Amino acid sequence: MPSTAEILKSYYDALYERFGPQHWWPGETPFEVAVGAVLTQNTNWRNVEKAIGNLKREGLLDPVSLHAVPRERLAELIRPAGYYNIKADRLHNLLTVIVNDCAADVDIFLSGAVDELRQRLVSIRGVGLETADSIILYAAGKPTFVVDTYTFRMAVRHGLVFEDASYDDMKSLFENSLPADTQLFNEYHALIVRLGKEFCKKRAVCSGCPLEPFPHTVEETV
DNA sequence: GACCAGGCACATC
DNA sequence: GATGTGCATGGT
Repeated sequence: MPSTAEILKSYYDALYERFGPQHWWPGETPFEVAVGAVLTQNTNWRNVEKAIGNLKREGLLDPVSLHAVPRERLAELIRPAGYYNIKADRLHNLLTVIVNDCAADVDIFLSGAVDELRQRLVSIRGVGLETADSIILYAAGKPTFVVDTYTFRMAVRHGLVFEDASYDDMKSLFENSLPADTQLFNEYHALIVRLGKEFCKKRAVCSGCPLEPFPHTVEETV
């Protein structure tokens, strides 16, 4: 019987072979990645691109400028990304920390050990576990595994975890079985999202999934 | 028109 | 601690 590590490695290989490199995160700077991480909460990336495009067009895609934008104006600019009132507040909370606590220096904001940085991020109202991990991995370039709705779907449907697994259960599953490699975590998460977009819809049964179709029995699920 | 999308905080039990 | 709900645009 294959170990969890062997299964996860074979899944990665199968996904990479099927889809190739995903070139994540599609943002030009760490700051843009962090902004995108908030805007993409429960939202299609295409809508986020429109919102980020608005910010770029207005020349506001830097911490000081964006922090100075009035709430109503900010909400209007990010409107295409949905939940615009809530996200305007969440973005502003994030920007306040960068500007006031880190001298508007994104490198300082993203500095420190992974665990310490994660604590700092999740203490910001509007930054949850997934958003924090996305910022750590894709903006700071530090190895933390990002778990999202597709990761849950994939892992449950392939018998890797029980349905009631927590976020950190899922995170541990991957981190305990894979080397702490930023590029590997980057590509793996992006590939899972790609898989989800094509085969793993919310209600629909995954049809044509390139991964093993039957649940595995793993020696330990979390 | 229904369904879905790269979550999170908060209320209530 | 678990469960339910509001938040919202835009593509398929």
